[in-house]
Formats: sequence, structure tokens, C-alpha cells
Amino acid sequence: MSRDELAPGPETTTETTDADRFTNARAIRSTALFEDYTELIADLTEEFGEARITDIARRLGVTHPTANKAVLRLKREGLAISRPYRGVFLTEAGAAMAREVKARHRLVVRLLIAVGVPPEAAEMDAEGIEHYVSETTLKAFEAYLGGRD
Amino acid sequence: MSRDELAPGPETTTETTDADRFTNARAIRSTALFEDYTELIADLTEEFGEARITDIARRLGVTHPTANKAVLRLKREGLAISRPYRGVFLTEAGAAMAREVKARHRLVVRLLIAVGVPPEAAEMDAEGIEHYVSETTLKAFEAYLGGRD
DNA sequence: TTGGAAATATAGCATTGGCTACATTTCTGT
DNA sequence: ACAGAAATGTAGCCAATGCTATATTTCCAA
Ligand SMILES: [Mn+2]
Ligand SMILES: [Mn+2]
Ligand SMILES: [Mn+2]
Ligand SMILES: [Mn+2]
Repeated sequence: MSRDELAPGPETTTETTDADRFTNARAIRSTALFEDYTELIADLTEEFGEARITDIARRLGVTHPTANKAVLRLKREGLAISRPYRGVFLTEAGAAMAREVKARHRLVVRLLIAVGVPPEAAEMDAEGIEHYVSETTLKAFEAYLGGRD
Repeated sequence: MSRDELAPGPETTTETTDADRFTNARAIRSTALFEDYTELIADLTEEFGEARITDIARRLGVTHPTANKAVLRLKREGLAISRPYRGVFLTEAGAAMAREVKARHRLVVRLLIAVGVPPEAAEMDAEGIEHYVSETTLKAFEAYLGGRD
């Protein structure tokens, strides 16, 4: 039952292992929350001029202490700023993330709908899928959607 | 700056809120790890006749104590069984999850490739995406891939 | 057969991301 | 102006998921 050096394959090019894929997915998982927060804060700021903890919490479906703690992490990472008892705002880095994430979100929804997924399901599933779509895949989606914009 | 009762909309049908989408994504996040473990244990069992902690850990790119702890959770949830210092095996529930997840994994890869994503990127991204694809979306993927099977 | 290597288990630590309960501050209607 | 309501902040709890270090068990080769 030897399992060493299994199937080395004829590849001379560096090979993508299972571990690479799972490690990639784990790395993304740890940034997905920040992506949702920055995208949401950008939305709220556009709608209301500021993003308040209560509104963030309600839109995400979490309690306000949970939102508050997440915002502390966002601030620590340089993605947001806020003064006590005041609204939350994105830094330039946070705004850049929000723009990037929003574009990805929309493209994923459009792609899903284009291949026949009902809009409701597309919106629902995209909320999770969006975080795992690489640049390469995004480009492919753009090419696929191509003309019919 | 009133934000109460904003845009109630003309819907009579129950509406999907932002919070619903995020709550759904959080629920899925908490099962994604189990899905990867069951799928992997099924693969290893087929390849070697058993799934050993060391092999699980190496394939996932984590340390073996991490894999061991995850297997304890799998056992607690009735998805796997094992005796001390021996291989891990899936219960019927675990095997059912593995089958379902593997089918989803393959369909997602096929769909991505079908819309023009390079196979390498498709495999990489599918590892995360697969967990967030609903039954409805899966059905749409099947319909889209339709004939050219 | 037995000693070292390999595999497995366990202990203990850290962070994340949930929650409830309670404290503090700000806002608002009278 | 001020009292009560609303918003925000903080403390403390928990589970999940990662890690390193160490102990134990099993396997294998001489
Ligand atoms: Mn999302
Ligand atoms: Mn999004
Ligand atoms: Mn996966
Ligand atoms: Mn998979």
C-alpha cells in the first residue's frame, strides 16, 4: 500500500497540488468577510452619506457588537476609519477593495444569469461565490458576456 | 436622513433581503470544511482502502493535529468513524455528503470550463465556489451543459 | 525481536467571528 | 432643556480552525 511518490506525472512545468487548491481557498476565506464589509460600507455611504454600525449589522444579519468588532479589525487593517459613536468610512485602500469586490459581484451575477440561473438564485449564490473567483476566471466571464452587454 | 421603511417595493411575494443572502453565506461557510473533508476521505479510501490522518493533512495542506481535530468534529457529527491510531472511514451520512459534494465539484468545474475558464483556474476556483452553489443553480448548470456531455 | 522512524494523539495557545448583557453616549420629541 | 429612546461601545462567553510542542503508539528493517 505504498503512497509515496505517487503519480509524479510527465509535467516539467510546476504542478498545482490538491494542497495548493485548499490553501488558496483557506486564504480567500479569511478575506471574504472584509470584502463583504467594505462593499456594504461603500453602499451605505453612497445611500446615506455614512455607514452606521446599526445599519451595517442589520444588512448583514448580525448583532451590532459583531459588526462593531469587525469594524475594529477593518480599522486595524487600514481599510476603514471612524470616531467613537460616529459613522464608519472607508480609507482609500478600503474603497479600492469595495470597488473591486462590487465589480466582481456584479459580473458573477451576470454570468450566472447568462447561463440560465434564475435571478433570485443568482443573487443568493453570488454572495458566496464572488469571493472565490480569480482574475483569470473573471476575465473569462467578461469574454463570455462579451457583446451582449 | 431617514432610513426607516425605505423602498418597501411593490412586492406582495416575500422578499429576499440583504441579510438573508449574508446569513445564507455564513451558514454555508460553516459546512464547507466538512464537505471538503468528506470528499477527500472518500477519495483516499478509494485510492488506498483507508484515509489516514497524515494523508488527509498533506492533501489539505494543514498540519496533522489540525486534521485530527477536524476528524474529531466529523465523528461528533456522525459523518465519520475511526479507532485510535487507525484510518478514518465515512459513515453512510458522510459518504452521502461526499457523493453530493463530488458531483457538485465536477459540475462546477465543467461549467467554468464550458464558459471559457482555463482548466487550471477552473480547478482552483471551484474548490471554493462549489460550496456556494445551490440546488437551483446546479440544475441550471446541468441544463446549460445539456447535450454536450 | 527490538529499536528507531513514522504515524497518531493530546495539550495548550491564538485569532476569528458569533452571541448576550450591560454601560455609555447621542439624538429627539415635547 | 431634558428625559427617554436609540445608537454605540465594551466585557465576557463560546466554538471553530489554525498552529507548535510533546507524548504515545504502531510499523518496519536490521
Ligand atoms: Mn459576499
Ligand atoms: Mn457581494
Ligand atoms: Mn472545496
Ligand atoms: Mn471539492
